[in-house]
Amino acid sequence: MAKTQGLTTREQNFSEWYNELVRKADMAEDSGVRGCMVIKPYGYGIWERMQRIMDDMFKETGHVNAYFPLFIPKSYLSKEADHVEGFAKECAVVTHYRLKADPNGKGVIVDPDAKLEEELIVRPTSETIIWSTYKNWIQSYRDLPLLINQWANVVRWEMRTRMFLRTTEFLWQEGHTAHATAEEAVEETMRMLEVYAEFAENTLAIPVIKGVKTPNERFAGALDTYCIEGLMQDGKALQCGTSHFLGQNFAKAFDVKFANRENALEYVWATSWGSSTRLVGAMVMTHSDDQGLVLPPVVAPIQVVFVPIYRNEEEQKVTLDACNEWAQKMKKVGIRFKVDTDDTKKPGWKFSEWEQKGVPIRIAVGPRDLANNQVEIARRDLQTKELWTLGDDFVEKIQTLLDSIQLQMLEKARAFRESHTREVNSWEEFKAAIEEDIPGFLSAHWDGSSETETLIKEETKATIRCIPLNNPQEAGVCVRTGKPSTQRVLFAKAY
RNA sequence: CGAGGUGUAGCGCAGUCCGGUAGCGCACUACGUUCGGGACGUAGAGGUCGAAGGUUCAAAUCCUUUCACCUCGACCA
Repeated sequence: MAKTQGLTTREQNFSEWYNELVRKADMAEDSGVRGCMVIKPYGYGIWERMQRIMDDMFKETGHVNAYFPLFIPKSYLSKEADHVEGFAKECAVVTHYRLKADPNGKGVIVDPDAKLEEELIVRPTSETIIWSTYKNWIQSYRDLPLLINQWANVVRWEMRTRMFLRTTEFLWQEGHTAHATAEEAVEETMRMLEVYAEFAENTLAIPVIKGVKTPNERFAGALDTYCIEGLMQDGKALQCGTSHFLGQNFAKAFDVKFANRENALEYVWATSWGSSTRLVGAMVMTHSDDQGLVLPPVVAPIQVVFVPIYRNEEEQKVTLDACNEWAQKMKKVGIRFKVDTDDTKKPGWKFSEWEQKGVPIRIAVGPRDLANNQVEIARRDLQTKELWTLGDDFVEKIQTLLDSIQLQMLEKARAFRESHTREVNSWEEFKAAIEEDIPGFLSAHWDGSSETETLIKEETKATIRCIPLNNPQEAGVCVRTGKPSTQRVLFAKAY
């Protein structure tokens, strides 16, 4: 793309805008390997921040990390009927274990003599391999609850891919827990949904709606799927995390029983929950502007960048010394900073570069400033600049500003979502709203049937994103069929 | 799998209709002037034009085949 298209109403332009941002911020690039991307150091740094914070939240809620195999024997996957049906269409399969030189002299070929007895599936998710392991780990109620998380890569052979939002291979975490009672498992499901919601809002500054999926959108093999849904700047919804109550489906499929206090054998109750590098995409699409990324300070790998301005060696030394002096003070309070000492780039270049990378605060330090004992503070989110006097409270003020940027970004995104969420009461209204440039969330009555949901999807591409938690009950008629309805649900076009 | 489109220097592209031996911008190298919002000048380096075959005195350009990638759709916790 020759120039930045900016936020436009057309889907294709938004898509180009998004790709351009990711590329210019130096986060990731297409690897050339079918639907897979290379996550570059800057993009990975953002993911690492997310990992660290989320992992702490998992630990605080009693979970531990473990690691299970990448390969899943085909037979494991077929043990839970709904699960295999849901994932069968998108699995990469390992059929051979050896290559050999091409007899025609053209590189290598798959050795036909090295066919696997049983094919291995590259995990699209790990329920099956984990439950086949849990069978050996669980005998008694004393072994429960089992609260395990793993950080891993998974592969889903989707037909259409997008950087971060849907890549063939992606990084994620998946939690898999086993419990003695249904109540406990449901409680865990809701606890982790809450963890995701807190993470999205407090760390990524993405306001989300917590809700439950309809049977149509439910995870393959789950009794209930809960989710957090965010709204992107083009008015499409994005699922930012899911938490599933799996009932006893996997326990039964993998024969995982425990002896209760009365010494009776029972199947265990399960949950699973996951979130992925898709969150990086969600953050980009929620906050960025035409100048590039806008990172919430909590996730930004660099929170403050110092740009020294100078014309000669003497000025270079003076401004760099000043930058380093204040940077060291910031280090003491844990602010993540960078002093841009690159002598081959001019200040104007650096300003643009760090804007594209979304660094929340830029501090420009030139001889003119130092003469006045001040520096120029530029906020990435609002694109404003002001002069601050240097003093004992300077670092403290920067920390306060970072906190305030974090909050304001969340509020700005929330205001956007509120202004793009509305109630619709007739089918004409619904169709008109969903066709708008920035459609957003539509709150509408639905008769509760899968058939109606499918019909609406076929006619408008809108799906039910979720039934919000604590949804107010209200008598009404289905927006599509006119049949009686007890509550409104949230519709949107989705990624 | 359907519909469009693109493959020419590291990146972005022109040249293809009408055949004549490859060009522009950015980036890169050197030197100088610059340096508070993506600097400028001069000089320089870099390409078997996606691949294979054919037509021709001559092919990036015409013909045939093929491969790859992109966008949209179908698909998608």
